[in-house]
Amino acid sequence: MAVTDVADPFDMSLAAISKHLMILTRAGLISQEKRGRVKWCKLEPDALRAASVWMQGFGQFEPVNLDAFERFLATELPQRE
Amino acid sequence: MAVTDVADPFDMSLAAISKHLMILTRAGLISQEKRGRVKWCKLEPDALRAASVWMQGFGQFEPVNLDAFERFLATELPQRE
DNA sequence: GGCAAGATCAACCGATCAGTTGAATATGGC
DNA sequence: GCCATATTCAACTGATCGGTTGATCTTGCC
Repeated sequence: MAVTDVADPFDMSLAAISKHLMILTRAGLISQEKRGRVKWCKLEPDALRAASVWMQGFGQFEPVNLDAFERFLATELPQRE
Repeated sequence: MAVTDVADPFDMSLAAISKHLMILTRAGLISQEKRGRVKWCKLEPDALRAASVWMQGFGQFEPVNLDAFERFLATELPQRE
């Protein structure tokens, strides 16, 4: 999805969208690849996995069984390319 | 844990801590109970569960199988009072 | 080659944040 | 009853946020 495509549904300037995409890229939530004059943006589906795992452990005295959790994720969640 | 206990490790004013705890309470992450002049704060361990589930679904085309995920949580994570 | 499209840059501005301070209130200990 | 403790309140301040605008640069189309 190009930057202008991302911007299209929003009622705000292209410069503001560009700023947000820069932040999302730095955070690792999306990645950007320039081809010609167009910058293509791609979601990074696994970007929030670590945060999700951490949140599972929130308030627990024993840490989450991470191995079991990862196995669960591998079997229950569809694989993506 | 009392408000002053929470504040103790931090190098900032009690008023600032009080503000933060108010926000955390409004967000549902902790709950507060006043007994006498002391306000007791308690973590709400399940507060981030919904967010964690949502994050698991981040970037997936098919939504997370929530029933399976909940069953996983029930068996793998220790129950707390 | 000129013009348009795609995108970012730099400067700006109003709003909000995140802390402090001193005052105030409520409660408990002696 | 006085003093201390626990906690919040209100006002304030500097920093940061989140947008805009106009300029600028790069690339592509005709």
